[in-house]
Amino acid sequence: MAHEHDRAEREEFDVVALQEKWLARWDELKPFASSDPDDKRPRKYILDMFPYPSGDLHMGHAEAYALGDVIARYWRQQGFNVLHPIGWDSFGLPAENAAIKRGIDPRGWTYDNIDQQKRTMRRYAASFDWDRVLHTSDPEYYKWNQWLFLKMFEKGLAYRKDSWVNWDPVDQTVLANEQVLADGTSERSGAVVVKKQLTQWYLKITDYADRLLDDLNQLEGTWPSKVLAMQRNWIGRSIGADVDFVIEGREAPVTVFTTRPDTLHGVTFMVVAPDSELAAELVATASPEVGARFAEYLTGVQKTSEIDRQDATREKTGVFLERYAINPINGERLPIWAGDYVLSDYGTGAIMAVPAHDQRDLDFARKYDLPVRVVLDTNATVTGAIPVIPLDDEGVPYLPDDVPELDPATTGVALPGEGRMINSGPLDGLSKSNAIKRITEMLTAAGTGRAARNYRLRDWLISRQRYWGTPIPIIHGADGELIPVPEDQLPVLLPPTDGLDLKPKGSSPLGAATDWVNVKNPLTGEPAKRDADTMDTFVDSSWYFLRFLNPTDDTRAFDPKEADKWAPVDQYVGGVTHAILHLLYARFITKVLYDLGYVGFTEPFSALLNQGMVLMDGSAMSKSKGNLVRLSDQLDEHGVDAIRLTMAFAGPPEDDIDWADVSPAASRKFLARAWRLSGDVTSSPDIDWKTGDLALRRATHRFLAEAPALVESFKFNVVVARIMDLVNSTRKAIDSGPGGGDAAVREATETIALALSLFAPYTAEEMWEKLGYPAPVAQFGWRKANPVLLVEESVTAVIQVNGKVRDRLEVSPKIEKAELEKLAMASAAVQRAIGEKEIAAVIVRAPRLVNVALKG
RNA sequence: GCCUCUGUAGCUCAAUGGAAGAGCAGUUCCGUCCUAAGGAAACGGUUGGGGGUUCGAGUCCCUCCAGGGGCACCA
Repeated sequence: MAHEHDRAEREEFDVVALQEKWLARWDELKPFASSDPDDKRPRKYILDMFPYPSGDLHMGHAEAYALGDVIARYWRQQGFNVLHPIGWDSFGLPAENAAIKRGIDPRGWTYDNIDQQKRTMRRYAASFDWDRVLHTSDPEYYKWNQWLFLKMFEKGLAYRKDSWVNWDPVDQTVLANEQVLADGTSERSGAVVVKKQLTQWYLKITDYADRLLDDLNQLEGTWPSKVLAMQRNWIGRSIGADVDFVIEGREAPVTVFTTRPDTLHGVTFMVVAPDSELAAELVATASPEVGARFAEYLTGVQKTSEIDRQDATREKTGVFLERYAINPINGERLPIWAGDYVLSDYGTGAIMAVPAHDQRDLDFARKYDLPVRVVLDTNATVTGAIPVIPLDDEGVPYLPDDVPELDPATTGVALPGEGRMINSGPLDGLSKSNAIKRITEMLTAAGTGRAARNYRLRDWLISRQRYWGTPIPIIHGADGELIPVPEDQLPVLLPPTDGLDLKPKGSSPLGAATDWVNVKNPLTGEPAKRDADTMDTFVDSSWYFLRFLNPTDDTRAFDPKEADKWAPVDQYVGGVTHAILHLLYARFITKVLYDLGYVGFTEPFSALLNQGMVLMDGSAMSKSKGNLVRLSDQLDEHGVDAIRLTMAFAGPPEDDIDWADVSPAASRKFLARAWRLSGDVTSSPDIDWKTGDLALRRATHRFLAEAPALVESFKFNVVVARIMDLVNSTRKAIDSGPGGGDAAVREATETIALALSLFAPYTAEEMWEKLGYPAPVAQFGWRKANPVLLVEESVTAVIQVNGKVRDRLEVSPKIEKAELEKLAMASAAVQRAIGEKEIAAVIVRAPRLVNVALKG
């Protein structure tokens, strides 16, 4: 009979009908609107990284947006006015490449994809505020990119520089350092990046290096430590000293940066980057033979691909320039070499070589037979500044001179460690760190050096020689002067694609739009040309979170008052693929806006959650691998709620999900099981809850108490497991307990619906309606647990002897220590275990545990 | 090579230093004309290995092993 009932209702759990029904209701009631100025609720800004509109949403989006939505729905349920907007990062190469391939305008492709993704997001029940949508390719948006650029130009933070840049030969455009992968290929096209000398626009992110690094400390605990480590790594601050070396036959000294000024007495030669101006200059005044050798060498170096150049195991090469530098500390004459292991764009492009204590210098010295001098005895152990002579196995003191096998010149192994200074005149006997302090003081006093720091971070190259991006709002005068487009003439609109050849050819397609490029100099009225490059699309995404505050305001980029109210973002959600690029740039631009007085905070994202990737059989899904799972197919097959629940339940959000390991069918079965509970509840909403079955009430209230903390710490999988437990308990209460009319059964089922509304909103709404409520569950708040029900009537105390469980006692949770000890010692099982042995200690942790420790 | 994170049941994961647990899968049974849905029960563990701290360690410390990630000629 009961089973007949189940079967009939099972057929009613029609996901498709549910979805259609509730989408329409939500549209009408807008439970997720956030713009009412009179809203008194406290605010939360929950932001998902906005998508790039390539095709429809994929499984990765499905995970990200499911998790972000759980967080947004959670805070709304907790009584917050939640801002949860969405937009599209809609400028960029895929649109342009697709347009070229099909001979169409990138606009059509882009906006068609946006429409498709928007439909899928809505179907997916992502609770976005649809009144705040933005697209970065809209002139209304990129106008403010241009405004931002002009502000930075005024401040000297946007500048042009001629230098060697990363060139992507496939996409035919330059790339930022951050867009070149460790193997020397482009993160976009996969092509091997080559070096090309060009004049390009840069943003001066290096001015902010210290703040970008130091402010990471504020994010400790709320950002994944992995991301913090990657950012620190990327900024790569080194602390050391600049040391000036006089060059024979040259007016000005050459400054080198070193992290090891303590080893200054161990310098035996100097190396300059072969592609540096300094190398060229030194060679110019050397002998013709040297000039010829160097020219040949430089050609060879420049032919070396970026991949080979980055291979650390490659043998170092160099050429002697027959010039000499003078060591400022001891006047020694140092030969100057050009070597390809020295980079022209780090530090000053020249180094002091200390082969005894630096592996790279040692490799070079051994190859070219240059002297090696040890200045730090790394066998000595150092306590403070007092050197300790090391002892051998028999306790006899020895000096490193007695162990020639440790000589780096012989072993080929440099000594980078701690130790005691030797062969270093006034530094002798000092520890490494004290020697660094001392020598830096000495150099500073002598005016030949000073404390210094250096960064791995380089300025951000933002010029792109492509069409589908924000035009750079600069006009080039006839004499090369740079004239900002007056603010009231913004936006500089992209010209139409009619008659333009978008194919990559190494210079911007905009250059061919003659009517667009040729303008009058706004200052003199003389003929001038627009800058034809477009901006890196990472500029667009570096401040979009502020634009959501007033996405349609055409008088300013954003309203500082709204920024005070909502920003910074309370919770940012997105993939770890953006750990460096996007997050670093957004942090940088936020600090710039702070300095310009537009915002009152210096970090854009107070907390960050990185969701993992969705894999198939252990590897990333892709068409070429043939393991692509389409989201729309999954939604058709299992329903939206089952997919969302699967994403939340599969594991901790930051872990990858292997789609082969999870079971959306099982999720769907569970949802049907939960949903059936609401049909079996026979009481009405006004039932007196106090009358309900106590055990089930306790379980419900324990869940009510624990679930919020679990959601706030992103343990969504644990919350779902707890919901499953509660569903099972409720099922038991209905079938073999007090039955469907019991108040506790209603209370538990309502709690399940409230909890499921975060993960499976359609099912939860349907349950809520079946339970007799006319308004959507999305508008109901979370219930507070009743503390009385959280206190157990009795707990099981474990009685151990020497850590082994010997007895269990049911005791009051409020039992006194002495009372529990008395009960424990009275136990026959405990006395048996103690036997004749003497008691060493009795540890009592009331009310849960007693441990009797025995002697011997 | 350096830095980091993670190793708990077949799978995915829980467990303020205090009784090693849940969900899923698998097994058996009930149910059914058959299949599926549904229900019940039991099974499942050297907590990666070894050492240490502690009355007591999955948890803290050391070390080794195995995976993942990041950086890597940055002076």
